[in-house]
Amino acid sequence: MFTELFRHIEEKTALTEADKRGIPNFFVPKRLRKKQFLLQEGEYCRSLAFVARGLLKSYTLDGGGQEHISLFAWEGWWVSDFKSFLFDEKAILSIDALEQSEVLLIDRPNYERLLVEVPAMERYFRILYQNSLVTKDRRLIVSNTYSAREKYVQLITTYPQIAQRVPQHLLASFLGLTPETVSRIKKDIREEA
Amino acid sequence: MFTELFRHIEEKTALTEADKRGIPNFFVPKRLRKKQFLLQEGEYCRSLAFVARGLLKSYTLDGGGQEHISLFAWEGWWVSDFKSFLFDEKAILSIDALEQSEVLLIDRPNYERLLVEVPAMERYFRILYQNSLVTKDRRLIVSNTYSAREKYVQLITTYPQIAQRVPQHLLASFLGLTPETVSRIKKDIREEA
DNA sequence: CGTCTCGTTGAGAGTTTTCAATGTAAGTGG
DNA sequence: CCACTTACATTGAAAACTCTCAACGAGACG
Repeated sequence: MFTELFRHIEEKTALTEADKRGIPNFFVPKRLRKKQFLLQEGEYCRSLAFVARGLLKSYTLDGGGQEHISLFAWEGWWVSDFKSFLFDEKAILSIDALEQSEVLLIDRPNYERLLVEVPAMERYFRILYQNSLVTKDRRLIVSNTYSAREKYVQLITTYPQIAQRVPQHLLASFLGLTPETVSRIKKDIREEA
Repeated sequence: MFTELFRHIEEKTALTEADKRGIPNFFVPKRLRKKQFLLQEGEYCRSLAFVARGLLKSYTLDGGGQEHISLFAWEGWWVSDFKSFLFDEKAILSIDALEQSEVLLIDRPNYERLLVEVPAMERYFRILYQNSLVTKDRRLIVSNTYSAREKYVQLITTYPQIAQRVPQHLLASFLGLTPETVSRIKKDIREEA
């Protein structure tokens, strides 16, 4: 279970053998079946989750009960309602499993201890968040300036695997579009070729 | 010049006196006049900038030469083309001053040295980025799920000061809307009251 | 003044959504 | 294994929202 995590960390910063022995003690593994919730809107988010295997989605629900997906998290991604986790607020995000998944959970006390006791992890998270910011910045630009079609094209060229793993109407939700619009975009692209 | 920076850091983590003596050596102060560029699209972004005083905007230019503002940075904010800064790519962002401003610049070698030599700064940036992620996540949700009007209302309730400091057409650009749309939204709100 | 920047308003166009119907594939219980 | 339900994708037509283009007005600044 921790192989994936160590791999991910060591892409960013070096770990000693002592680090590797210590780190697992801060986490609790958890298996999720398809459709099982990791977090539900209104709860307090008590942990960060590292996805060791599988695929989850995090999303908000609007007035009409519609899902708006903010993130797909597969192997190597972290997922959580950060605001709820960090500031002890009620979660506005729900998170559930699209595939059978295995996650590593770390709660707030362990997270804070880990950061202090294992400096490599402070560094890891700094780099992780730093890179995430780059990605989110880009997504924000795309979201504010691209047409529906450009958004769709950008997504499938950035993550070509995603269409194989995620049904189209969930991609639509992620892009802030309706399923119908995505269907029509695909059709337009098809007919041009 | 460093008062503002220290205040900002100490909101997040403690600094020793030695830290405070050392930190300024990593930075170079710079004054910017109104409309002066800090970074122009296509250049390589060589530094992170901490805004000690003033107000800058960072933005992309689309095909038609239109600005799309991604960030307003006033006192206490960091601004940069992160992707360019971190990965030595050409910047897609331009950054210029809306008001006469004073910024503290740190280049890549100093940034990396600072993180290693002053652990409090590794921690500071981890927390800074962590909080920024919370904000960006929220902005992404707003951008994908809210109507033009809801976006505008959300912005001015989150940052009530912003309308005093930033002309309306720049708020529009920040929200991914046209100036006309924002003008009409304001009118609608006015007429309801 | 004259110019430039900024905001407002109107009319028409374009894009995306909504609503509704249909088709198809996949999973489930009998 | 079939019948049934559910989930997912496609298509059309009309509605809604936001943008574009154009004109006008007000204020700031040299």
